[in-house]
Amino acid sequence: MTPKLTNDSLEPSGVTTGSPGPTEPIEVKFDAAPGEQKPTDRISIRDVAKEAGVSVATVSMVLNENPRISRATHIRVQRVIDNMGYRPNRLAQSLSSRFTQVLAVMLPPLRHAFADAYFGEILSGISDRAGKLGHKLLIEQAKPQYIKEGKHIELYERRFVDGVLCVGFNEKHTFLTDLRQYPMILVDNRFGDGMLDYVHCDYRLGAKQAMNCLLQLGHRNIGMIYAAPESPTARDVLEVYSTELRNAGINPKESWLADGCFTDEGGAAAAHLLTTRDKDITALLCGNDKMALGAIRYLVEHGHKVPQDISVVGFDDIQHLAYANPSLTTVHLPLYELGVAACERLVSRIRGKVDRISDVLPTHLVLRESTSIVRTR
Amino acid sequence: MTPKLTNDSLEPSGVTTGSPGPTEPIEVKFDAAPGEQKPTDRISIRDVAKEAGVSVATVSMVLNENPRISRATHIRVQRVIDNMGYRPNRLAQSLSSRFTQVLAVMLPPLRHAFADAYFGEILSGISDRAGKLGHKLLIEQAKPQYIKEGKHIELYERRFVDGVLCVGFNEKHTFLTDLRQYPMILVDNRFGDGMLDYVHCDYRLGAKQAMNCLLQLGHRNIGMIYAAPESPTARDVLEVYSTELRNAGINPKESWLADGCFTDEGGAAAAHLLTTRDKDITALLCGNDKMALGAIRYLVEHGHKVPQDISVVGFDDIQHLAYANPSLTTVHLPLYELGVAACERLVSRIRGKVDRISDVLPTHLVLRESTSIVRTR
DNA sequence: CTGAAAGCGCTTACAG
DNA sequence: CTGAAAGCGCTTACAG
Repeated sequence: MTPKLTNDSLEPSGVTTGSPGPTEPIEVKFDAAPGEQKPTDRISIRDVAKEAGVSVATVSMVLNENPRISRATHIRVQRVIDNMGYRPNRLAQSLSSRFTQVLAVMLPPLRHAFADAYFGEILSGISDRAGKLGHKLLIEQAKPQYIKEGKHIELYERRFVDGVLCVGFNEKHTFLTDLRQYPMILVDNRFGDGMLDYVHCDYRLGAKQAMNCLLQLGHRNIGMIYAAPESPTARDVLEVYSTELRNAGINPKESWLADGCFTDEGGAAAAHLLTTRDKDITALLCGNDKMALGAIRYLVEHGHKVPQDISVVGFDDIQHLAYANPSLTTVHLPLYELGVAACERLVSRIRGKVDRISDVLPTHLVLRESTSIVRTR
Repeated sequence: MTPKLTNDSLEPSGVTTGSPGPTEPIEVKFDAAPGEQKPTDRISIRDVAKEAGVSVATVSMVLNENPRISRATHIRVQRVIDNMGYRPNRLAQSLSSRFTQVLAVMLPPLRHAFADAYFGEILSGISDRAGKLGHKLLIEQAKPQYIKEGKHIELYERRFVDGVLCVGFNEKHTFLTDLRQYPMILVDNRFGDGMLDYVHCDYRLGAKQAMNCLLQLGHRNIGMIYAAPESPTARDVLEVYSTELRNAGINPKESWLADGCFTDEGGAAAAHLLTTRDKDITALLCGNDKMALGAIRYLVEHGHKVPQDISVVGFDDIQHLAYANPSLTTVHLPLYELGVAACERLVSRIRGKVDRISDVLPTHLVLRESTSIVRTR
């Protein structure tokens, strides 16, 4: 835990002065630093104005590509800007303007939120699009203490960000309604009585695609490993699951349902529960890939062949799971595109271009090895 | 791909005005919003000063807990601050002061950088500590275009951040030397001729622990799946691997080495190469857990029992891999603690308290099921 | 111990 | 089309 200080061989000229306690911050100068940036004080807009022989207002307008500036002036000033290597101080820009050009991604307080394939894929889309739109991204985790201290509100009130993307929350996270008066968007869920913007995957469509696949393969006794029934999109899947069974003339049993908590271990436990409670189950629909993998692991380790004895379908289409054995048939969620869309729409909202966001992105089924025609007794 | 706009049943009072193209930004007002925050203009330090009957300088000093303010005044002003719900505008604070109180985490341009267990664990530590130190975290990905445009330098020059934590880079990423004059720290690597601060895990110790384990179990023909030999810490492992073999009187063969690219598939391919090239190999040391898992997958699928035929040791101790079958013996890297330490040290550096950072954190071996005593012919 | 004033580096009406 | 000036909301010497 405690950092062990070492001066290993890479250290060239033992520049280790003992830290003399709190002192004045010191500008550390490196002796041998060829090609160093101009060590002069930072260039301000005033310096550029002087050099270009115009007012600071003009430089500002060139910077912001204000069309009121003549083409000739624009080019001339821009050249000076480039030559001087001037970079506007964005604190001053944001203080003067309405915008910070920063967004926050709010993650739930899960231990491994940053190492999660689902969040990661969404974050990837958000990050790429934010970059293209000229926005920076702050990452925040909604820990209890954080919420208690009102840090989520400070994000706006203290002008850290223009908007927040909320990933991985459901209606139980009531603190999110604190943000309803600010630009924010729920990513891959919906709730809040129409007061909160959202973008999510079409879980109903996905569930339909998965059930359609299993029913076509002749399965009738289909179990379901769900999770987080407090989440509207999770309920979508449950509902479609029941509806599709009924449409096929099958009466869904209570004993076909088990909660897998969205985790690998939960999926394994649920598979155990379902298969011991009801020996007739020939297929499992799982609310996400992690639970599907856990279920497969359990099944294989306990003498059920997948897919010969039991077919398994997941949800998410997490990367690197195609390599699992058997590889997983799953509903592909367009998570990257979801991140892109959420970011895009949130920025539009910030710029005042839309009132209310409620987008739904289509899914598709990826057929791999974990499903097959129903076993014959 | 294209967002399909839907107005589903959650939408209450069809507030869907067609977006009329670019217009003036509009403050969207919600009709029914009980318990809404005071819709008055944001409170500034001046308002607080007036209300408390002191100068803005005094309020500022109370805010910053300047000891020059008397206890009585402090308490009185603080009460006014609390009552009014005043939150200082941090853009103004940062513009006036030397600091932004923001750090950036720089990630390499890998497709799944945000969904990576290794990065995620480090990020978790960084994030937690940054929060405690009152710093926000920006996430940046060093894509080629990003570097070309000098965005990494802008991070400082435009005053986005006070410092940058660089995770997952090696000496081939030469753009990092552009940052040597600013507060930055390499996380889990070291390079740059002693000009760059760093904190990394003790890969030499880890390699020693792994080799010690395998040698004690009687293994002599030990293969190694390495990756990124351009990385000094990766070379540490390779060196110790050779040294330990020699110390045990074994002459390491060239054919015992294969590059696994740090990926699952790479690990599988490397295992294939090694086991077909040299049938005598009884153990594999892998540069990370992903490659170890790939190797195990390959071995199991091709008739080698793990650990009975071949023992496998990984590096990282990624979460949820304890559930693999067989579970993985691996060198635990204190990645969370590494993130914490890096963040802590970087902030000290920013505050001018240290000159040069070069910390190394100890590892330990976690013995699980993928290793056993050497097979007898 | 506290206040008045300058300044951080921009943008935005307002003139012309 | 461009400039002078006010202002964004803080902090920091400088006085007293």
